[in-house]
Amino acid sequence: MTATLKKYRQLRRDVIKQLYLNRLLTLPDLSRLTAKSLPLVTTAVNDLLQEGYILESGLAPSTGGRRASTFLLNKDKQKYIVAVAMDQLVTRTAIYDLHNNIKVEEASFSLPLSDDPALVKSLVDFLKDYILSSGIPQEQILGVGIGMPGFVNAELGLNHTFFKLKGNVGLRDYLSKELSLPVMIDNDSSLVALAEMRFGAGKAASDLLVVNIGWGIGLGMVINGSLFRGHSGYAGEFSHIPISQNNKICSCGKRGCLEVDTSLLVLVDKAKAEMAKGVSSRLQDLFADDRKSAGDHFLDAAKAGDPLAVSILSEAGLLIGKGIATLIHIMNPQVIVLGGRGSIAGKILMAPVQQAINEFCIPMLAEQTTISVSQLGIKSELLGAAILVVENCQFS
Amino acid sequence: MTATLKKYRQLRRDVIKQLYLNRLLTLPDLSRLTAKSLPLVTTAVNDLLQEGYILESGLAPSTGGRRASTFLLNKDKQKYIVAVAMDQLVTRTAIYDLHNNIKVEEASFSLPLSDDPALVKSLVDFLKDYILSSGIPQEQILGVGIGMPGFVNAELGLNHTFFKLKGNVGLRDYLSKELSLPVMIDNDSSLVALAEMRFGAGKAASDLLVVNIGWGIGLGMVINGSLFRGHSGYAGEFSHIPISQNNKICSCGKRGCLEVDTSLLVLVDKAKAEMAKGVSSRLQDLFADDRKSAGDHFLDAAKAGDPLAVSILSEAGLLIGKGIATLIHIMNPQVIVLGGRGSIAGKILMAPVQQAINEFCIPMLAEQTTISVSQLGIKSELLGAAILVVENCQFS
DNA sequence: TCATTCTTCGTAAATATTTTACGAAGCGCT
DNA sequence: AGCGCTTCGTAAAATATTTACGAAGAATGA
Repeated sequence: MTATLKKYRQLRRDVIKQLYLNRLLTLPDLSRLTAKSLPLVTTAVNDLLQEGYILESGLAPSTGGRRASTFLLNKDKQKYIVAVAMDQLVTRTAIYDLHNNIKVEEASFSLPLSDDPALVKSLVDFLKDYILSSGIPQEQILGVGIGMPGFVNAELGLNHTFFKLKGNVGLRDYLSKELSLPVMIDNDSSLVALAEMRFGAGKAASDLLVVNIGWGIGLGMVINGSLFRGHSGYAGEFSHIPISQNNKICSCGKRGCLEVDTSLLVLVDKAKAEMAKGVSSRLQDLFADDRKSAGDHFLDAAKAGDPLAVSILSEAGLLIGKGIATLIHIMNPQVIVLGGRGSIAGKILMAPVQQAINEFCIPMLAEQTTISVSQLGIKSELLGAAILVVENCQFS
Repeated sequence: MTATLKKYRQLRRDVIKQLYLNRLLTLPDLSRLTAKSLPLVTTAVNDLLQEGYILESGLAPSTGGRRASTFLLNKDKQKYIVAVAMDQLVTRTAIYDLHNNIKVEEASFSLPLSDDPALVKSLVDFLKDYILSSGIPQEQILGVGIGMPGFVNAELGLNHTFFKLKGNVGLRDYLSKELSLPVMIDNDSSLVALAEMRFGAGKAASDLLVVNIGWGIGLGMVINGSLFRGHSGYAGEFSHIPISQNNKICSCGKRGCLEVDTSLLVLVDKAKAEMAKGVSSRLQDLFADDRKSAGDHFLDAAKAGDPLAVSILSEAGLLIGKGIATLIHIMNPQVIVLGGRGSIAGKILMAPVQQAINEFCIPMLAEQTTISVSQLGIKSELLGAAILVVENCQFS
């Protein structure tokens, strides 16, 4: 009785999850997607209909026989998700509904990550305030999803790099208690990959790698249709693979890391050094405007075709491409997406990446992998955080 | 009825497979391992008992309550597997029983891989002869498992590098027809990983990488407890990741491949060059003996502590270690095994590999991964070929 | 235009599987 | 030895899947 109920609740959650991911589905669709029999799914759908979670929405277009009824989530049964995306400097938030629309506009908050124990307090205060001022009642919030840099163990809800807490308390559980809401945390790049897998370039792919170009170069991996996080949750440390010829010491303490030549901070420094040598660029003016970070200005300039930014970015692209060639040899992925913040300048990056692949990849392998630029762009991390909640929350 | 029978046959196969892998199991064990209910497994086991496929073997040691009956495969119901392991030069075969004992001694056969269309014919003739002269009746042979270099698509039974056939015939299907036996083919490194996963160093691990040190450096990957072959079956092309500083052109046509500095052939050449310069080594004598390949002589000498071989191997080990550091950053595996032919000299390799990891890995990541030398050694490829058959064959 | 044939949907009945309940078997402690 | 506790494995009950089939509709062709 109890085990059965548990299974049935799981099925209901799966149905809602699939409707969240696919918007409009028929009973046979749901049966296939949840791997449950049609009669069982039918019962679950009928229950959900009666409770008002979902709505019937006419008949599906014919596929050659009797037309199937379609179902979608009921907008009136309002449920929302708090999505949080953190980077080294800034934390962004948004509140989504179950149709992936933004319910409460994005807010951002300067929160430079460090070892400071007071950091957690600032985060909690900001989130409390953000949720409160949204005016959405607690019971309509499904949960809070957070993407963050560092070594994150999503399963245990720990971040081994930032937000270390005293005692044996994990970050997730602490936040959950403080906010009185379910909280899920994950690595930023994993969430970018999750978003690309569900709603982006990797929608059709079961093996997908997302290169998350931000302050560092992250990597989110989808293997066999699910996120791969490695044995202890630290897979995808692409930034620090030994590949650069540069002798500079990386922030991680090693030499030769990919990051040393490709981090946005380094690219900005390179641009500044060139300008100091007298090279002229629109970056000179842009960097003066501190409403946006220098890195974002750099990406904007590259996108707009500024020769200095383009040339520096292209050089980095070659090395990123060499790293991607390594990935292709090891993983033989179906799709690689250039995603995250840097996808703004994705078109500029594509050329050198492709060039590096031509130079360093066995053609037979290279032609098995499609490389594309993310359409989701910088939204992907927030979206991924929202998906994380929907896929793991309990609903009713 | 038909779908039910299919499921039931699958369960019987799973039971046999688990008994093959674990030798002695109880009903609750089997229920857990096959993810089927105890009553169902009990019925299947009773049927298999009655048909003589398995035997009851007393009670299991107590775990605090009533002792469970144990079951094992019946040796008298004789079934055998033909295992074939190919490398660039030599093809080895052995016949195993379901207890992993070698029933028919290993045979080897010089078959240098090339584009020659006559190659398939030679292979077929050799296998036919080997099977015939073993004296084992056709119906007692479960199938033929073959591990081979090249771009192998195990699912479709194709090798895109060697043994290309005219028309639309795949290698596996062709061999199967010629030998009148089920045939399964896979990449050599995948099978080495399969063997390590089932009976070797990775028995307890669900995320396992096996670096197959042979004429090139292969990589077999186990992710979430099953072999990962990539989108088109070509994952693990570790040999050709761009990592070497060496400017020599690789056999694949690119520069910078790991293989350029680490292939056994290259190491042998380096040793010869050193000796030509007057360095003395026992290799001088060994290379003259052509009963074994120069590569094997080289590994033997290294194992025996020959300074020239050790120094050349150590140098290669550093680069392999750098490659392994890359793998650790990307995959965060639980276990990495140094396996295949080169594991004979595994102890010699461990030191430089560990050194490279210290130099190129973030400590936090490095400490999550255990690196060990294969105990199975060169047997692993044949064993893997046998496992491939047992795990995929139809039995009765 | 309309009947015929085909395909797919979704429910009802039949079949299979899992869950739960329970007696049997056995350890370990007093 | 007796009692409490745990695990095994079967029988009965509950649940899920498969199969069968009528209904709904599309495609075809007279």
